[in-house]
Amino acid sequence: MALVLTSPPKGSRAARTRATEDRILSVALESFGLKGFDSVSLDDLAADLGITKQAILYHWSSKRALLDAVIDRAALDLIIEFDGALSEEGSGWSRIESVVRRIFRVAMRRPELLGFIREISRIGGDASLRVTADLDPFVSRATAYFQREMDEGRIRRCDPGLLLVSAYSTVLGAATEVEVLRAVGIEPTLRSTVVRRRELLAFLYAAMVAPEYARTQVLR
Amino acid sequence: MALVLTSPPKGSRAARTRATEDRILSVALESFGLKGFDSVSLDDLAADLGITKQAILYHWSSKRALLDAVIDRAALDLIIEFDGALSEEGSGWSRIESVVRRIFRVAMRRPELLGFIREISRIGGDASLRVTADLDPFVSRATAYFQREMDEGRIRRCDPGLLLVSAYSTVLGAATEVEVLRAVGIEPTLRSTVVRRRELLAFLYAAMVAPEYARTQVLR
DNA sequence: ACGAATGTTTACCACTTGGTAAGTGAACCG
DNA sequence: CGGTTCACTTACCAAGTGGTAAACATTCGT
Repeated sequence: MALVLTSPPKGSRAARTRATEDRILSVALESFGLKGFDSVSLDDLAADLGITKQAILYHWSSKRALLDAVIDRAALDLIIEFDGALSEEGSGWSRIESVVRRIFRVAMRRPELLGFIREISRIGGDASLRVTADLDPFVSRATAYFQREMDEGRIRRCDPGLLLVSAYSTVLGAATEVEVLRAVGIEPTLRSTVVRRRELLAFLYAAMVAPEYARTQVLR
Repeated sequence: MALVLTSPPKGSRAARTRATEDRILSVALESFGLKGFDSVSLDDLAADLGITKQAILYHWSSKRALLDAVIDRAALDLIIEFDGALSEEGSGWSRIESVVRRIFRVAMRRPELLGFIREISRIGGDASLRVTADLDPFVSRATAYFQREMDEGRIRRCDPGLLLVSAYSTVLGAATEVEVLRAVGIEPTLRSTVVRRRELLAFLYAAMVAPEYARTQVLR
């Protein structure tokens, strides 16, 4: 329950409304991602925001409608975080490496974001359909990129979709499965994260890069 | 809400009690794993079982106590499913392959089991400590096995714990992240699962097996 | 300046939640 | 056989749930 010192209203009414909705979405995304949708009541949310639950229900007609909005926001955030990496300079391994680094950065700075996607996928039903639809353009770009890299012989030829899933769940797991890491005796400190990322990159490198291309690269 | 035709009581009282508790644990594991702990009420559970919620609270003093029991049961099930694979014949890659095949089999037949472990990890706190403790002996065996394989030059040398996490989350992801698979255009049918498993094995093979050892093997 | 639209609160409601208390019928044991 | 224990039910309850209705304050358009 964060004490919110509501600074006196600033800006036009429309702007303040947008700001309020934004704040609600942020807090909701964080809570849903960390604790799960059903574990967070509208009252909890409202208390964190320093408003009443009815204020939330004014902007979205039901908790479920709020969830949809949070899904859209989460997908947007994800795309913003990752799409840049796909557009970056470099090619072949160096670009994949930069994507992995970025996912790790997100997992460290915003664990609730990746947790939320997991949570939604698990729930299934309309919610997952929505997130799937939201992320579709990004997924298309990523698979197309993999396809191109394969065509040019830089990464091992295989099904690009499955490669994406493998890489996705490997990275997401290594970045977020804190309890599993603890189980194998790895405390999730900052330093261990660096080590983990390095090991994971080696794992992915071996898994993805085509052997012929690997010989032309400087080994790390 | 499954209609349960409670067959007339059979066996000694002690046996029947054990059977009831067993049934409760099974249904609870399934529900918690598929829907999440907080999303399943004791009333839901009781309805599925065809008993009253107070019957559940007779065997465990609170919902939380029931969760602990379900955790123990899930860990036991997991160990039973996987430990056998580690004890099987064969060495090097063939043994890892058999473990992966087994995880896939479990993911297909009992998705709630893997889902439950995920759910518990996400909840954090005492619950994850418990599952961590329960699985510790198994984790030790697995890492020791990896260590041995590395020493004998059959798999790439790296941190065995991190390798276990990578392999774990890669396999678990490919096996369970149905929505993500759907997002990349892969419907989770039986046939696609076979393809997925083959591709994943290739991915893991490339990632894990030491190049020198690989040359001595028949490529698949 | 004033009524209307807008964002928020107070008050409330029906329903569900985990949990308690007391009762009931069958199985067990002397 | 007769009492006791056991597994379970019926009857509740206080707290919390998502959601509605109406009052209220502020800002907007005119």
